[in-house]
Amino acid sequence: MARGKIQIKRIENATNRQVTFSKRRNGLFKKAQELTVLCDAKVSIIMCSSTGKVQEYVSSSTTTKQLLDEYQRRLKIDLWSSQYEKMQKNLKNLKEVNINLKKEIRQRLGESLNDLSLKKLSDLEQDVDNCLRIIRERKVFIPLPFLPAVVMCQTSNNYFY
Amino acid sequence: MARGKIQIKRIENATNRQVTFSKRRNGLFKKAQELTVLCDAKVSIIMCSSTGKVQEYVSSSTTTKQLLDEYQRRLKIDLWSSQYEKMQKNLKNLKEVNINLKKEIRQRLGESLNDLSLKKLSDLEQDVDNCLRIIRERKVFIPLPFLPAVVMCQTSNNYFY
DNA sequence: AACTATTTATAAGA
DNA sequence: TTCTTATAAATAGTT
Repeated sequence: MARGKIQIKRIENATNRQVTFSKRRNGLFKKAQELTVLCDAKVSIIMCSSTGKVQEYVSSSTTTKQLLDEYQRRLKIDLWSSQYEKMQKNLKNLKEVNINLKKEIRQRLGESLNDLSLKKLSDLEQDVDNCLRIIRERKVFIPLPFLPAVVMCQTSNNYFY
Repeated sequence: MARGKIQIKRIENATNRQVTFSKRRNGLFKKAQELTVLCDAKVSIIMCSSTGKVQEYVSSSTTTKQLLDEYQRRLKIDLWSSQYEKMQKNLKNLKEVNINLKKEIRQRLGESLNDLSLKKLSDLEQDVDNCLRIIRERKVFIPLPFLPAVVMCQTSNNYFY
């Protein structure tokens, strides 16, 4: 573009390439900053040179993260969803499990019984009946204040010791 | 830069601003593409105009996501860690809820009663007793196969119709 | 890093 | 929006 036209193709000489990179990077950042001011726009430039160095520009009115968040919001994309997919599945799964557990608890409170078959209802009845018996057996031991757990297990085998 | 020098400050006329944005955006993208080829670099440009439109350029050798991943890797930063942390907290919370729900169910099965006070045990007894009554009432209606729910409400008022 | 001849970008106008 | 063109700005090659 000066002292002779150049072809737009990879500069083979590494030194020249580095020099041109440096000059043109500055030019690009300057243009980005002018665009930011003149047009009230927000610009983020990220570049990796062939040597692996990272350079970035971002309009002074914002941050790279802010602008990338806006970019994703406006395009309705989520570039990192795949990274979090496993966790999101995990979350979704756990939410479902918890909903089912809550439903089971409601059934053990006598609610949401509509969708239970006779068989399931009978099983539930047996569970609840059994539980009631255990609770009543247990209540016998409770009136003693601060009764240590050890005593309550006196009739069982010594598995817990 | 032509037909007269301009000051680098916000263009107040909206039409002029839009025209200038369009021209300079093309110029910036062209420069970015030349830099990409000449210097074997990878460039990502993301911009939001003041009207909220998103424009982007990315070197043909890569994608915006790839380049942003490399950017974060090289700078050893993680722009979205906070999002990830939020998710982890959420997950931790759900796990706790899950454990408590399971414990409650165990208690309603007559297990894990050790750490219940007499008061709580009595409350539980009442719940379970109540539930048993509801289940037994309900069982009366069940033997008829495919009994519609409507019939089960026959003694209530006509709120459901 | 500085210089400068030349190319390129672009502001204003059509 | 696109084209034109005078002029400003960028930069390739050189020092």
